[in-house]
Amino acid sequence: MADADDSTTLDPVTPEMPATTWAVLGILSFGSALSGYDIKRWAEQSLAFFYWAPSQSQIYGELRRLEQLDLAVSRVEQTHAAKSRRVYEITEAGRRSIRTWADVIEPDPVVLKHSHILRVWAAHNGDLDRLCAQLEAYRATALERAAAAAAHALGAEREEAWRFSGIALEWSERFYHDEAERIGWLIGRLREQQR
Amino acid sequence: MADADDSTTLDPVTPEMPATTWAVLGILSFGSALSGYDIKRWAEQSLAFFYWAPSQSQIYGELRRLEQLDLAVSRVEQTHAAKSRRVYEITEAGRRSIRTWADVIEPDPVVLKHSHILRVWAAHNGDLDRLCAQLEAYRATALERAAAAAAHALGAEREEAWRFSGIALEWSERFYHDEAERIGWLIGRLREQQR
DNA sequence: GGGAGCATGTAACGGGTTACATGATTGG
DNA sequence: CCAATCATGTAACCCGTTACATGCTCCC
Repeated sequence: MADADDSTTLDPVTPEMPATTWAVLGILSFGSALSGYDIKRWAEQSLAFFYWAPSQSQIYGELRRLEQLDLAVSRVEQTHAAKSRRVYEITEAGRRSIRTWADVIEPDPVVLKHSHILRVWAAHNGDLDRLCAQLEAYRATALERAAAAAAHALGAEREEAWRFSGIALEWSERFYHDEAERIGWLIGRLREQQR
Repeated sequence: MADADDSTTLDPVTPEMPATTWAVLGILSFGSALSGYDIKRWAEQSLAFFYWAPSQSQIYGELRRLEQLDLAVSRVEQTHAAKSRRVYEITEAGRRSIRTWADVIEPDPVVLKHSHILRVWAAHNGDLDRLCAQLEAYRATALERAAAAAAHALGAEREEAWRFSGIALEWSERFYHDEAERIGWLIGRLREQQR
């Protein structure tokens, strides 16, 4: 509100926080009031494809942190007679912070820990057939993930607010699809060594 | 030695260890006697492309752990008058353990933490042009990594012992090449949203 | 002489996980 | 009524990092 739509209005006092915290704030930045439980599920259906899925217990901690920094506010919703849940919403300060994050904070280096390629790298210690079978199984899961990402992407693109998260999911679909193809190539490459 | 070449001779008492420890043992499994310092550089030139590069300080800890478990032995090499270095070698027990690891221990789930896609996912909070510029820069580094992996792969494939690690590096080259292409696609996709 | 690389470690910290504890609601 | 799911948290633990400390050797 109050004349703030200039993109140079970047918050000068955005705290240094781990990417995890930004990710949780990012989920809130879509606008809904969400409980820790909701956030966990959102994370599993989008973040998990290209980032990671935080554990339940951590999310509650992050939410408390965000509230302490005034980047989010919470209130208790009475859902039933003897049952309640605490929902969180992003604040104006939170919006300013996340804009600073998006525009001026350097992205962390991309982390890839590919345990299957680690296995290939050390394949002289084990049995090649067993390794290829493991790779084949992994290839199948990659294809499943591609399909899951595609399904979620369709859901996201329907709503204007989820446009970009939909694009991230399209990227994920391509990623897992390419991954499956690369594993196919790898299996062929290993078999040709075997002869 | 002594009649052990049957692949069913799997060590029944292989300890549960984090993948990092296996990776260090894996480096030793190539046969050379190496110092912590050597291992760090090996890791940077191969492991780092598809797994990760452990910090200096951690490697020394892992080596001590391996020696305590009798999976490796160390001796002090006198390199100069007043200078020495401790080199580690894999033991027979270490070979048995790593074979068990390679063949029967389930690979950890693949970890991907893609900070740039996280940015895309939350792009409604920031400036699209800035984001595309960041992506373009990342695309360039991906291409550089592809080239670096290719160079190391060439070096590895010359020696018989490094055959599989060479294949892992070929995989890495493809990975970073595909990654660059996907980022190219992504930039196009974002630009088309912009209009 | 001085800087880059070789070489080995310690201490403190923190991010993130698993396991555990608790209890209400919903649906078969 | 029992299992699954909703819902929120605490405690312990450990992997891995950064920062720091130390000192040698090689080469310009």
